[in-house]
Parts: sequence; C-alpha cells; structure tokens
Amino acid sequence: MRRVTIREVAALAGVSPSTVSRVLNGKDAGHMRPETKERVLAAIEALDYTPAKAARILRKKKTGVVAILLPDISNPFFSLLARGVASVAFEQGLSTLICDSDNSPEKETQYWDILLAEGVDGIVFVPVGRPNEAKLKRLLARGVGIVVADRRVEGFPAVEADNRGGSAALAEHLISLGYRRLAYIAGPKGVSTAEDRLAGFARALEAHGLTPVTVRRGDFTLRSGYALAREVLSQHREVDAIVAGNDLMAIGVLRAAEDMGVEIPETLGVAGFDHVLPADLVRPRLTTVAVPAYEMGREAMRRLLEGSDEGKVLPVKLIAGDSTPKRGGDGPGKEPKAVKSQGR
Amino acid sequence: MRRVTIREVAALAGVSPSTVSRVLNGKDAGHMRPETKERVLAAIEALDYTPAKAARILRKKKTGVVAILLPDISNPFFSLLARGVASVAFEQGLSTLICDSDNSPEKETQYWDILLAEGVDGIVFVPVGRPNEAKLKRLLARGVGIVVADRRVEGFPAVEADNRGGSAALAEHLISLGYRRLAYIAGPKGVSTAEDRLAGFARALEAHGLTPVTVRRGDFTLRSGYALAREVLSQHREVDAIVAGNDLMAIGVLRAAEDMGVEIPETLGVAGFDHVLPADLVRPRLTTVAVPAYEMGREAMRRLLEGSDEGKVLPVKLIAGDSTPKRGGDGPGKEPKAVKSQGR
DNA sequence: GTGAAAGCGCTAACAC
DNA sequence: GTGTTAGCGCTTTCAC
Repeated sequence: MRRVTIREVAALAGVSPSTVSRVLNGKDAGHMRPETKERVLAAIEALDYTPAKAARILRKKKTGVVAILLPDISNPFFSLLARGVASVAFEQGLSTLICDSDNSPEKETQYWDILLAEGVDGIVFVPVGRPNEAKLKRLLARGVGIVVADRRVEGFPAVEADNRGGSAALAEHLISLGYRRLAYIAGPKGVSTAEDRLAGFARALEAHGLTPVTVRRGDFTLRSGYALAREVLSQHREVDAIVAGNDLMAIGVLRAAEDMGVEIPETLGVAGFDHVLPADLVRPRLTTVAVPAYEMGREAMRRLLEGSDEGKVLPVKLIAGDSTPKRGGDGPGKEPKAVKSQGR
Repeated sequence: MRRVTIREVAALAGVSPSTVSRVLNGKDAGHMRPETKERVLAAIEALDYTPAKAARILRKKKTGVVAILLPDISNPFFSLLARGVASVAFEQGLSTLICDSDNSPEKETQYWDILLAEGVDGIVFVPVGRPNEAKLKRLLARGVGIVVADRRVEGFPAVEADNRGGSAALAEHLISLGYRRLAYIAGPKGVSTAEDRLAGFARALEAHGLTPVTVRRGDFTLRSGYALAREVLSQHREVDAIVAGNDLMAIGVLRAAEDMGVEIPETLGVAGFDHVLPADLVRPRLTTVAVPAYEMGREAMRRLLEGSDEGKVLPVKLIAGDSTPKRGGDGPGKEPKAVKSQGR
C-alpha cells in the first residue's frame, strides 16, 4: 500500500536523501565515491524503488512533456515533422504529446487550454490559420516555450522552408521545359506556406512575361486538389500544366485528370511541393520540391530546447519527375504526345 | 514566468488557501457562504489561475489516471469495451490510458512496468493469456486496483459474459434448426473466454448425443478464422455448419467459404459470438450471441472505482441471423437449398 | 564527497 | 463556515 520513498532508500544505503537524489539525476559525475553510488543502486534495486514523478515535477517545475500541435496528422508532411520533433525530444528524455487540431481553429484554441493545464514545458506549433493571439500570450506569460514550424506567426520564432525560392525554381524549371499556360492550385489564404509558394511562383512567371492562366485556393488536401483540378480542366482547356501548392493536392490533380480522361504527362504536366511521400506511391513520379520535414521538426525542437527566439529558413531542393516532361517540338526524337493533345 | 499559486488567489479573495481549495474541489456543498465562493471564483478568474497538477497529485496520492490494458484495440469488441471503461472514467473526471499489448505477453509485461511508473490509480485488464504473476503482485503491493474484464484470472475480480451459457444456447439453437455435423473453431487455449465457449458448445452437443466433427484453435482474428475454415472445409466436406468462437473468426469463415465456392447459408451454416460489429457489415447477417461489451467495460470500471473484489457475470443474448437458416426437409414452403448442398 | 534544511503548491485534519 | 498547520516526496542550495 505504501510507496517506497527516497528516505528509505537512503537509510538502507546508509547515506542521505541528497546522495540518492544525485545518483538518480546523474549529478554524480566524477565527484562521487563509486562504492557509495553502488550502495545506493543496490538499495534502489532491493526496495524496488521508483521516484514519485509528481514530487519531481513539483520541485523541478518541469513536467518533461513537450507538445506538437498540428493541423492534420494524416498529412504525411506533418506526421514526418512530428516524428522529427519527437526524435529530438526522446534524445533528451522528454515525452511528446501529439495534438491534432483537425484543421479547426476552434480545436486549436481548445488545445491551448489543455496544454496549459497539462503544464507542458514547450510547444512546437503548426497553426491552422491565424492563431488566437490572446491565448498565445497567456501561454507565453506562463513561460511555456513556443516555436512555430512550417508556417510563420508574428512575434514567434519560426522554422520554415524556403518556400518562395523553391516555388520560383520550380516555375523556372517548368518554363525551361516549354510550359507556358500554367494553372496554380494554392493552399489556404493566410497560411504563410501557401502564400509564399504562390508568390514565388507568380514572381518567376512574371520575370518571363507570363501570368498564371488561373489561380485557385485549396486546403492542402487531396480532395481539394481533385475538385479544383476538375474545375480548371473543364474551364481552361488550354492549360498545359497544373502546379499544386503541395503533393497531396497534386495527387488530387492526377486523379481528376485520370477521371476526365486527360493523359498525364502527355496532355498535362503536374507538379507539387513537399516530396515526403514514399517515392513510388504515385505514377508518374511527381515533379516537386523537396522540403526537409523531418529535419524541420528536429530543428524546431532544438530551438525550443535552447529557448532560441530566432527563426530559421531551411533550404529546399527541386525534384524533376516524369510528371512534367519536356514540352514542345524542340525535343529530340519523336514529336511529344503533348503537342497533339494541345487541342484538348 | 511565475506560476500563480493558491495563496495569491486566497489573498486577492481575502480568504485562506483552504477555502480556495474547497471551492476548487467542490467541497463547499451547503457549508459555504455563497458570496465567499463568488469572491474566490472572481479571484481565480482575475488571476487566470490553474491549479498545479503535480502538487495535487503529490498531496492526494492519486494521479487521476486509469488504464485499460488489452490485447488488440483493432478488435471491435475490445475497442467497445475500452469505450465503456473510458465513459465511466470520464464521468468521474478521470483520464483513461489505453494500452495495446498487441497480443504479446511480453509487451503486456512491459506495460505493467510502464503503468507502475506512471502511477495509474487503477487498471482494467484484459489479459493475453496467463499473465505474469510476479508483476501482478508488484502492482497489487503498490495498491493499484485491478479488475479483469472479459476473461478470468485467478485471484482477481473479473467482469465477464455468460460464455458457457450463451454458447450452449447457440448450439441448442443450431440443433433445433436441424444442423447435426458441426465444426467448431475455438479461441486460444488458456483464455477463459475461449474455453468457456467451447465447453458450453460441447456440453450442449453431448446432451443431444452429438460430438463436434472437428475442433480447431484460432486466435480470435479474422485471419485465423479464414485459415482454419479452409482446413475444415477441405478436410471435412460433410460439415453442415461451422461455429466460431467470435464474430471476427466467423467472418473469416464466410470469406473462406466464398473463396472456395461454398454457398452460405445454402451449403453451410455459420455462427459467431460477440455481436459488436455494425449490424449490416456482413451478409448474410450472422447468427451470434450478443455480449454487452460496452456495459462490460462500464461495469469493470465501476468495480475498479468501488474497490470491489467480486466478479460479475453479465447475461448474453442469442441473435438468430440469416447465416443459419432452418435446415432439412421439415421446413414449411419450398425445400431449402441447404438440402441440395449436403452432397458437397 | 556528502549531509542538513528549506521549500515546490496543494489538501486534509483539526481548531475556532 | 473558515483559518491554521503540517506535511506529500523530491531537489537543491549551502555547509562542512
């Protein structure tokens, strides 16, 4: 019935509670007589002692729990990010609470309260949209560390990818391949990731005297990519490539094209952004921009631990896939099918 | 940075910490001046105070967390049971930790250690097989309440279903419908649920001078039901019904029959046990025995809270489905197809 | 190198 | 009805 305490261990080992505590916390580096330590260890073993977590937390004012609050754990990008966060936390002996706001700002706000009550030591935060500022301030006032990942939030350190640059590079790539009539399916308004990618894309086109045929707004889900691609394909038959704000939506584009009998990549080029899906999941292999999601998670967690308040922009990498072959009559060998299909 | 404490709330409200504590814990029933309570509430609100969980736990020697340790959360029976447990816990303001031992006695044993370290207040336990007694004793010695659910374990209170009676009733039902050459696919050896159902079944047959054509051992998964049904159907072509130890295995039987071109229910009757799947999940509707899984979870949790050390057997109910139609020539109307098929 | 003592923030007797 | 007091089990200065 009764719990074994540090005092009993100390008594059995013939030392003071402080000494036991030192052993427990690895604060015995060099300065402790090996035999003392051994006696303590033996006593712990003999009594089957487990330190009372609550007492520790109360004393240290740390729970040893960090959280990652994200919009959608079923999105592979976020799950990879979460794994990165958890890996660094684990290395530090911390537990990670994964909280899925389910793309709902309300749920997100609720989670702030829960996390506050749980007394988490820090939070890696991927906001749904514009987060509830009042709640954020409350957390900050409590001394909870917050690092934003993947997206930017005013006044918080953010670890993000070079979305603008990556998107511009992707656009350049498509133009160099001969694509001219490009449609863009962007992510949600107000999400920095989506805005940056759109902006980089538009800027690159502009530099070549081009403008997107059309720009639509999705929500980074496969479903929305599918729906918007159907719209684009039926309303703008001249489009020669659709660029999506992430890979999930790009896959939605592939599915829509398939269902509408549009051949990919012969008739329509498709590109995405993220490159976190298993390489062979879809065919043709998607042209995309690789974002280091796992490393982003790790970096965010590191900054949380350091208490750093500076952001970081991680480099991205263009991945040329089969979903955007060279277009137009200037290629070697036979006339690409793409040309035939322009009358679609 | 600093945490608001109960003292500050007390000071602002012009009362003592105990009074604040009383309000916090709802121990003000009747005996507290309403205006006092109101002042306290106002102070809590004003300071945005949240009680420190760790201090509470330390003082009360309760974590407010209970666990359910089960073999397979993907088994609908267990997930329903878990929901029952969690629902009662929630009503009492407790959190429920769901631990999946993944049908592995080793994992199960590991979980005992984890739960011990977590300091859970109680455990609803659905053992994989014969549990590790040494570990169980350790937990008990720590004063952790344990209630076994669905299965029996020597020396612990168990909430279970009337498996023996239900299974006997099922067998009686099949015999009354004209089935005579019955095969039985049982659950794992040493699991009381499996043994009781098999025993009830065999006893009922015996009472009619019958014996099972064959008895096999599965592990309550759809997969094992499938594999064993294939064996039975190829080795014992005379069987006119297969009874499985649970619905999941019964569905495996349906799939096996399907793949082998055996018509159900015309050629072969099939019955299961549990009745926790969505009613229309499979066709034909399965003859089975309804076990109140959710209520079983609730009852187990209630006993855990009461600290009761008595077990309980819950009643079950025979569900006559389409998977075991009346068999033989004595039915009204046209000759059942089943008769034709006896030559299989 | 190790011990003594002072709390972390809360609740539960026990006073009044 | 409400306040006072004494810890829950641990870590951490500060002595020695």
